[in-house]
Amino acid sequence: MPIATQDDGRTNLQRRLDRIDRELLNRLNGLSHRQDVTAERSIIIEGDPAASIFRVERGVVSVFKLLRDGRRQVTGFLYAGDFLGVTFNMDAVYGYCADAVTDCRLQVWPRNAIEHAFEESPSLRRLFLSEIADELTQAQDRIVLLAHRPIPERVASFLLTMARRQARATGARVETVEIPMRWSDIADYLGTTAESVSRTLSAMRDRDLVRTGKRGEIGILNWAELETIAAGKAARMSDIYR
Amino acid sequence: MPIATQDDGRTNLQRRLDRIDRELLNRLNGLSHRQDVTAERSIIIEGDPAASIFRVERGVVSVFKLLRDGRRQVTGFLYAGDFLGVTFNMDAVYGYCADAVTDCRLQVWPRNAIEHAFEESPSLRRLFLSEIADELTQAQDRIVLLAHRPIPERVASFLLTMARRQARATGARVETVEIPMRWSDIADYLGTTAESVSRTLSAMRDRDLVRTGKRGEIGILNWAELETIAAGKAARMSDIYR
DNA sequence: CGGGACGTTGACGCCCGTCAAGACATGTGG
DNA sequence: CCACATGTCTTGACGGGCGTCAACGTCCCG
Repeated sequence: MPIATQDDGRTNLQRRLDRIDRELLNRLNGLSHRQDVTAERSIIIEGDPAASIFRVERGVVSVFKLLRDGRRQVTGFLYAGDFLGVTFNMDAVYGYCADAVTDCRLQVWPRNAIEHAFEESPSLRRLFLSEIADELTQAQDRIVLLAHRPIPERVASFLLTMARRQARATGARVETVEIPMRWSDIADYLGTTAESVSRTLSAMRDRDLVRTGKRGEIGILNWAELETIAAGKAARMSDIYR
Repeated sequence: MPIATQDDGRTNLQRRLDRIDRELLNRLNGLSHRQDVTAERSIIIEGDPAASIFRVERGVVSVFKLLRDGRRQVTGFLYAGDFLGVTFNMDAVYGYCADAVTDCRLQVWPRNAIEHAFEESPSLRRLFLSEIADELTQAQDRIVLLAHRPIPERVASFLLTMARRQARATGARVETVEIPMRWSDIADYLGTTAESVSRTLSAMRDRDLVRTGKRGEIGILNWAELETIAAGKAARMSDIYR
């Protein structure tokens, strides 16, 4: 019985679009323009009219919701090829914020151009229906992760996710993962604090699971043990924090 | 800036379908049959082929995912009028389990009948696209609730949700809310334990916020204070647990 | 009446959020 | 090139919220 679907941080929607409808996108390329955003700048603000649809060409983007108490819940990190700002709400406003984590180059379409493509392509619509439902399933899996899983499990799972994504992007095995975002971004993604992220990584370093080199990258030393932790099979938390 | 959308436990999808496309459903009624399920029995098992689509006519249904460690994450409770088993995944398997909380009567369609209706009704498809996207937003709001909110806030918000739903169903004000599910069901819904639910309700009773009468119903005594707690404005948790 | 399921209450402990101070890196102006 | 400011990461100390275990009370149904 399959319980948790794989969460590699990219939605199936994004992947399928990237792969299947490339020729459609090529037709749409003429309608798009480029936009460069420097690190830390805002790309999308929740509640603003959803005038544009973006596609990351270069850099990393964080997507998040602002909470009442001023904290954030990061819902995902976007990389090259990922779409941003795709919303089907009737009121046509963005349902989340997005910031540039690093310097970014974005491909930008006017929203109505994309909507027009929906009208003329029934198969595209069907695809979206199916894939958004899939996204819903993944969101529910995230609920499980954040509601029930201890911090070390979340961090391990995050590291492996980043490593796997990078392995797929480069096509080679990775033993050093690029982590461009701040600890506080990761914490907001994992539903914890920057201190807890730091502590967990320190404990993993002390146990020779990872190696912390220069800022922005982390070496994976013990892949198997990290997967054990991510699967929630670590005997006790004290095994990690010692 | 609006942060959290209202979560009344029913999805917009379910509500809109119930309201707008009633005549379409009437056309489909001929293709449906009835099914009675006694309390505690399983209706849907995650991973099974999604052969049917259900609509609750009578009773209460809990929808949940099974976790690796044997616990459950309840994703929602369904009441009369709510749909169940609507999935758009290509592989056409259910992505969750569903049990009858009380004795239920269900309306059942073969899945392909519904799919055929999608083919002939573009507006229906568009509606689904929009509303599923809305569901996705709500799922993200639930992530925020479960990842960051203390237990009393979750319980208060659950009580008010139930009360409001019942008020809407009966059309009258409610001061006694029907709670047919077990504490452990509520706990699995709120991402906590049955003991914590019990403790929180006891504390609320001691502070004259609620009144616990006979099994299966709870009286709302101090609506305003409960809303304060649900909004996370209670000064301290010790104010609730004393 | 007895057994089983559910709810209540108490005791205990630990994970982790919070506060605070220090280490380290980066940038800026002199 | 150094002094200083600023932002981020690290590490420690502390305590509270809540999960866990256990015992008891209550209700229901055979």
